[in-house]
Amino acid sequence: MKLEILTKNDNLSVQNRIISKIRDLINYKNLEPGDKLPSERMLSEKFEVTRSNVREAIQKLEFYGLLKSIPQSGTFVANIGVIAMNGMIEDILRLEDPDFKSLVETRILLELKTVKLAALRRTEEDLKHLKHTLEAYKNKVLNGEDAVQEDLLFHLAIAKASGNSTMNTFMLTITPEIITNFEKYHVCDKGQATIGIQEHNDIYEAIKAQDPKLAKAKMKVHFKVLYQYCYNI
Amino acid sequence: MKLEILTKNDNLSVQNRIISKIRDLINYKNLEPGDKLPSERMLSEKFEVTRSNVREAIQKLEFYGLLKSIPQSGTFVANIGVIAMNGMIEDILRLEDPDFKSLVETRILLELKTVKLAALRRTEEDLKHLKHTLEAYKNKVLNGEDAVQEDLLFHLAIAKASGNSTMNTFMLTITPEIITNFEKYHVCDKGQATIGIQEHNDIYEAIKAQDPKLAKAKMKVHFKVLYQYCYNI
DNA sequence: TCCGATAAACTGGCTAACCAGCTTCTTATG
DNA sequence: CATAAGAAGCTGGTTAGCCAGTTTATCGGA
Repeated sequence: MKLEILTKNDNLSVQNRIISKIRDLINYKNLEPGDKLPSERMLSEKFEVTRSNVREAIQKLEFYGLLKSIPQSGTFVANIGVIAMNGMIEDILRLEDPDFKSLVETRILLELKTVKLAALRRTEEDLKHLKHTLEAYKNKVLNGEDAVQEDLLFHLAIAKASGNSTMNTFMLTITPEIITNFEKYHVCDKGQATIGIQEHNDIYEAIKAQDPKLAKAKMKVHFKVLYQYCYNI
Repeated sequence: MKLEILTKNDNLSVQNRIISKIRDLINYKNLEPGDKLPSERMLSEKFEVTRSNVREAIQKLEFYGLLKSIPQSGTFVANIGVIAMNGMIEDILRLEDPDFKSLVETRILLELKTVKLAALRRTEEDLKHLKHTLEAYKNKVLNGEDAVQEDLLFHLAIAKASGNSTMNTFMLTITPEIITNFEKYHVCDKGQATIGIQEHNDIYEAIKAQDPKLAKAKMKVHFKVLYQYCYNI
């Protein structure tokens, strides 16, 4: 296990080293937006790493929109200037793994918005989906079973109904980590679950009634425990 | 160009088809958290696709926390139950590319929070970094040059100072797309840039004074144009 | 029958070779 | 000398095969 972590860190540090070398290269050669980077083969030779490593690093920078690979042609500097390039690479290199508190804090922020947008924009189909996930949650809780997953699926349904694809994606990104941490730290216990049914119902009704303010208020009530976890501990 | 897009869509649809097949497999075989998936080779044979395609699909599901690959051992179902698994895969399959409006809407939401948190939590080092990016922006604008990048670097510096790693990551994710779209649609023109200096200054001073409410208010002023773009068009 | 040891098979990850298509240089023709 | 045609060489992407480590099966001793 320890070895696995070591190699993982090792890989990550290799990747970051390559990224910083690419940055240096861009600076040194004064590459401007649209200019072509040296080929992957040359970079791997120059940096004395495998081509796979170079590709990984390039793909990471491509994910953040800094580079653009075009098949059978080359890798190009994206349409953002040198300063932004340097600043963003600096940030990417310093990126930490998100801590749980920051996850929860972000989730609360996102959901207080998605629930408002959902109330404004929900279609009949959204409503049907919400109802469905709500019922699944109810049934699980009333059977005395653990319902963390159904809980979060309801919240994901809200995000979908918000009609904002970016927030929907972000919610999808953080949900798995939220689930595993909830189960690890036992943030939700059984007592809260039965209360949760009523709270979910209130949120659902507010969205159905297309009342954004009420929906947000009800969501705030629902997040009371989370608030405490986030700001009192 | 058209061909490239076609193959890209094709690849994506292949990947999604594999993902839905993996979901079916998990359901059919009643795989529970911790259970092992069939090997990549078997899956590629069974689905009649290349192993690369299978690996890509698995890596995507791993990104969303649904699977976990362990070297020389196998790919395992993550510690979330069947229901959440199904719901999330459904969502992932339906994920659309984010539209610009949803990006801006999300950015506004995030930044109104990060600026408050930055006012509360900023260290002296954060302040120094903010000042630095602020000066870079000023100089560029006063020289009559385009300063979209420096603008956003200032905002990224705020995200960093917020001390919330998740929000910082999200800001990093959407910034490149924001930049390219700004330049494409000419959301910011030169006239606003000079006003922007004062607005940036106000935000900086509020963060320096550790006044979260003022900081948020000043950010709102700064986003006035963006608001209009987001809600009036 | 049980248990430990050893080997064979299988795992995800990685590498080197190959592919189709774009670029660039050469060359032949007007 | 200009230009167009063609060939040679790069390009990122893909794939079959190899690797080290894990897992499972087999077998022998008690």
